[in-house]
Amino acid sequence: MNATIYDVAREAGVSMATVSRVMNGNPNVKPATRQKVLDAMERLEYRPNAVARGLASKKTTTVGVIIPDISRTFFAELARGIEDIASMYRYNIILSSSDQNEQKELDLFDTLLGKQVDGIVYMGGEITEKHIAAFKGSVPVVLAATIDKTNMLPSVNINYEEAVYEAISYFIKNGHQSIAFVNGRIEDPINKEKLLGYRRALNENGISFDEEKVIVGDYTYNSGMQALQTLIDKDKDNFPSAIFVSTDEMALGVIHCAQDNNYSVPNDIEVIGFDDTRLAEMVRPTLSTVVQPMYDIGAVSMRLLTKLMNKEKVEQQTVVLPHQIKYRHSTHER
Amino acid sequence: MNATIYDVAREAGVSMATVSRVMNGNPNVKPATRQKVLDAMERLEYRPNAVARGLASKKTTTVGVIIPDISRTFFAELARGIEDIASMYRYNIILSSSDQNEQKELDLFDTLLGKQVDGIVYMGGEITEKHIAAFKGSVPVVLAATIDKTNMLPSVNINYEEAVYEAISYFIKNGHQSIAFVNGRIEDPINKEKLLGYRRALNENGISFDEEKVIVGDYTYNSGMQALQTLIDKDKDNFPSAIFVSTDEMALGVIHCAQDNNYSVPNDIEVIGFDDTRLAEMVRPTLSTVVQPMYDIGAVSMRLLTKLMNKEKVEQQTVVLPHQIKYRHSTHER
DNA sequence: GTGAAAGCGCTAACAA
DNA sequence: TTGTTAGCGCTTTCAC
Repeated sequence: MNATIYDVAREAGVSMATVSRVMNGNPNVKPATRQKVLDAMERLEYRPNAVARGLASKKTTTVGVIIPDISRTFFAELARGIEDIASMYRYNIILSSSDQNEQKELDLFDTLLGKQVDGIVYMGGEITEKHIAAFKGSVPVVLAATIDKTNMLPSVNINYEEAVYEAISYFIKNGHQSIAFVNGRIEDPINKEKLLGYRRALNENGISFDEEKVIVGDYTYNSGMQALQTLIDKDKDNFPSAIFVSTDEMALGVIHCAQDNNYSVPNDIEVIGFDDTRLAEMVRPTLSTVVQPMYDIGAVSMRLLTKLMNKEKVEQQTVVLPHQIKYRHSTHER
Repeated sequence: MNATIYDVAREAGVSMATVSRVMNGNPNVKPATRQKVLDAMERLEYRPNAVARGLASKKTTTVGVIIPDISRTFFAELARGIEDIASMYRYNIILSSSDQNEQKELDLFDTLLGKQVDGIVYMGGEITEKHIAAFKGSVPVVLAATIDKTNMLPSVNINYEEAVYEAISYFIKNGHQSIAFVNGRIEDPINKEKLLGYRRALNENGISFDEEKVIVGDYTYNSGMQALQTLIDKDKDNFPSAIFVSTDEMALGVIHCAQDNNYSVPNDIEVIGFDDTRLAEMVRPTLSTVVQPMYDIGAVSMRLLTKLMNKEKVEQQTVVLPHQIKYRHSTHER
C-alpha cells in the first residue's frame, strides 16, 4: 500500500495539516518543519493522491478535450498545441473523439463533467441548442476551430470567410474567371463561412455564382480525387482553370487526379488548399495553401481556458488569430 | 450545486446505500425501490461524482496513455485505436506526449499514478532500468509498438526484423545488389531490429554490408530528402538502385528528392516504406510499404490492458501482430 | 432487501 | 506557526 498523508505526518512528527501545507507550498511553515516533512516524504516515497485531493478541493487539474477525430492530422496538431500549454500549467488532459456525432458529443460532455474536469476545450461542428444548454452552468468551455453563430461562447478561430475571400481574389486577379470550390459538408458552420467568402469574391468581381462549380467532399484524399473527377466528367469545355480546396488532404487528391488526367498543375489549373498541414510540403508541385495555425489555435484555446478556470478577467472571449496564404508551386509565381 | 447521492436518497425516501446499489446495478434491490430511486435521480438531474467514487472504490476507470508525439500521424492513428477500445469498455484516457524524453516519461508516469489511473498504455523508445523500476509494483502497463528487450512486459508489436528482412529480400530477388537503408535513431530498439533484418537479408544473399548505405533520419519528410541527397552526394557511381525507408513520411521525402534529381521511381530506384499511413496513397508514384497495423496495435494493447486491469488470465502477454508488404507503384510490378 | 456507519486521502476552516 | 476537526461524495462491510 502506498503511504498517505497520515503516514507522512506520523513519520515527521507533525500533523496532517502541516504536511498538507508543505505540499501546497503554503508559506506558513517553519523551514525546519518543512524540511522534516520533506524528508519524511522522501523516506516513505510518498505520492499525493490526486483523487482524494480533487474530492476535497473540488479541483482536479484535469481538463477535457472533445475532438472530432484524433487520427486526422489537422486535429492531431491542434491537440498537441492544447497539450503543451496544458502541461505548462500542470493540467492533464482527458482526450476523446466524438466523430462529430451530436449524441456522442453530449454523452462525452456529461462523462467529463462526471469526472469533475475543471474545464473543456471543444472542437466540433455545429453548436446546437442542446450544446448550449449542456455548456451552460457547467465548467468553462472554449471552442477551438469551431464556430458558434451566437458568438456567446469563448472561442479561438481564424476568419474563414476572409481567408477564402483572399484566395479567390488572388485567382481572379490572375485572370481566372472559372473557379471551382471543393468544400466540406455545408452543415459545418466553418464551411458555410468559407462558401460566403467564395461568393463574396465572385460577386465583387462580377463573376456569377455557378452551383455546379461547388463540390462537397468529406475531407479525405479520395474525396478530393473524386471531386475533381466530377468536375472533369461534368463539362470538358467549361473546365475550371483554378480550384480552391477546403483542406490540404483533399487538395492533394485534386492535384493527383488532375495529373492522372494529364492536366498540369499549375499550368492548366491552379490549386490553393487550406490548413497548411505538413502535407502541403509533401506533394509535387508543393501546395499553395491558406495557413491556419492549428498548433496555435490549440495553444491559445488552452491558455484562454486556464484564465477562465482561474476566474481571471479576459478582455476578449472570442479570439480571431491571423491567417495568411502561403504561395508555393501549385499556383504561378507572381 | 449538483445533487449528491444523499439528496437522491432523501428524495426517494431510501438510504444512500440503496441509491449506491441501483447505480451499480446491484441485483439486491426490489424493482419498486429501484424505480423510485431512478425517478428521484431523474428529477434531481443527478450525475454521479466520479472522483468521490474513485476515492471510495479505488478505481477511476481512466487509463493513462504515454505517447511520443500525438501530432505524428503514426501515433495519432495508434491513439485512435486505443481510444475506441477504451471507450468501448467505458474507460477514459489521459493522453500525454513525452517527446521520447526519459525524464518526461518518468515524470508523466508518476503524475498518472498520482491521478490513480487503473492502467497505462506506453509508447516510447528504449525501456531502461528506470522504466522497469517505475512500472514494477504499480498499475498494469502495456507497451504498444515499443520493444522491451527483457521481454518481461506485456506488449503489442509486429516483428520488425522479419518485416524488413522480407522487404530487402524482395529487392534482392528482383536483382538489386546495392540497397540503401534510411533508418531512425539506432538508440530506439525498433530501429535496431530493423537494421538486423536488413543485415540478415544481405548476409543470406552474400551481399556485403556497407555502412555508407545506412543513413539515419529523424522520421520527418525533410530528413528523408536529406538522406537521399547524402547518398547522391556520396558516390554517383555507387548509387543504390533500391532504398528501404523506415517510415512513410521519410519515404515521401526520398521519392521527391529522387525526382528532383531526375531519378525516376521506380525505374532508376525502387522504394519501399514502412507503416502504411495514409500518406502512402498520397504520392506519385504511390508508395509500396510495410503495413504496420497501427490502429490494431492500439486497439489490441488497450484490450490487453483491460484484461490485466481486470485480473483476467491472459495466455500471451507479448502479442505479435501480423504484418505484410503492400506493393504499390514505387516498386516494379512483379 | 435495506439501512447505519465507517472509511477512502485529502483540504480548509477554526483554534490555539 | 501548528494542530484539530469537519467534511468532500461515494462504496462497502455489517447488521437487521
